[in-house]
Amino acid sequence: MAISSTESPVTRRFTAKGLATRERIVDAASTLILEHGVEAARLEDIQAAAHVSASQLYHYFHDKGALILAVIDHQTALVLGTHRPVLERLDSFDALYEWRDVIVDSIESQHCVGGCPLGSLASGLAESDPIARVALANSFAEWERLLQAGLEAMRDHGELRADIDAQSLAVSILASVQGGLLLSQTRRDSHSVRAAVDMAIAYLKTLRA
Amino acid sequence: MAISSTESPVTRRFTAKGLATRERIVDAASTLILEHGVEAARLEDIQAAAHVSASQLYHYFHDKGALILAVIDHQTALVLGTHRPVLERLDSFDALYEWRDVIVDSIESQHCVGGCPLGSLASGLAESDPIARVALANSFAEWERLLQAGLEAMRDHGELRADIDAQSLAVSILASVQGGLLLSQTRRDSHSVRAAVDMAIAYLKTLRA
DNA sequence: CTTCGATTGGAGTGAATACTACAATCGTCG
DNA sequence: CGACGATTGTAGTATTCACTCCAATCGAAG
Repeated sequence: MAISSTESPVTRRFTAKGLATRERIVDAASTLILEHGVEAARLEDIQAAAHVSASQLYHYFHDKGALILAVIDHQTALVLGTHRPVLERLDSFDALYEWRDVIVDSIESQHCVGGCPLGSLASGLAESDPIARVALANSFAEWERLLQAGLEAMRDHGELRADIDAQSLAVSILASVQGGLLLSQTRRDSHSVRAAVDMAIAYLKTLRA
Repeated sequence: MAISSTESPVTRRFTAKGLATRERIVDAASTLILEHGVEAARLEDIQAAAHVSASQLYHYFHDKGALILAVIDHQTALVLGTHRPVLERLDSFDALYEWRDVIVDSIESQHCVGGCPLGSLASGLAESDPIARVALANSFAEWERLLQAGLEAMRDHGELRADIDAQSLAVSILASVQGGLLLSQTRRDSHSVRAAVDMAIAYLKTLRA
């Protein structure tokens, strides 16, 4: 743990079949890490779940740290891919509540197991893998940017006051989401996230134009 | 991991010297777990930090899971011990900001390493140790109760409206704290917690009587 | 078809680490 | 003092797990 290269160009030296295998490994690793935690996910189980041998895993990833970085990229793409279309259409409070529902539905669909993929990875890796920590900080920053842009859109739409601090609000709302998901994960009950996000939205309502 | 007994009566069959050794072990384990994460904390390092041998560690704890439960108890007592006196004197918004400062100062004093002791433990153990997960859920519940009582005191003091939902507010504010601390830990920058808690307090201000 | 790199299989290794066995010593209480 | 349990030290063991080796096979390009 706590190592691995930069691993920039993923699509290099691999055939289509190879890339499919690589993807299978990342998928399996993502699922197992979400279900059992970063450190508790054993490479052997990932191999079994992905139906690959050890040599394949090490053919596509230099070590476990590199695989984890790939999982971070994968989960970041998944999470942002889910939230981006919703946040890019933020023009009303109804849209905001739809966004909340996306979050609540998502954790309920997995019975509150795993919490937020990015939040769990961040908490599990922040003190043991500096590279992963920075990668996750970037993921959060991007998520925050989407949120901020959405709030600015609502402001420009006349739904929020002109003098709002969209950046601080975005940080704070993301914190509500992350904290709510952590509490829900710990309690195995989605009420906490729902309440947390609802409070954040209720606050935004006090900032209406 | 993921086992261990109920371990109710701590003060049983141990002399004062033994209890001191036990405490030394729990202290060392708490620090190392906070600094490196739950899973990354090795028993050997804990032994060295506490200046005890393996046999001593296993004399006082059945296994690593039992030690972790003791760490949870210890950190819960520390956190609640810090917050209780502040939250029990909540009678104004100034007091609320003092509480925020306690949180921000605390994470800044450790340069944002480790985040919230309870939050990190919860995230690291929720999917691998059911007993620990429940213990941490109880810790959060107690923390929430303190917060709720404080809000009710402010309400009774005429600082907040009579119709506030103190329970939902307490959950949401705790979520802001936890999420803010996670973001600050990931970014190594206390701005996130501060913004998150400030937003929660700003919302409370809109609920003034 | 041939070639050569990409891909895969399977068995294995070494290090890390949770946990144990057993005996020595301390210290408390009669 | 004497006894007996609490405490501690040393030296392990057993197992897990990340990672490696080497050869076999696939498959695309010429």
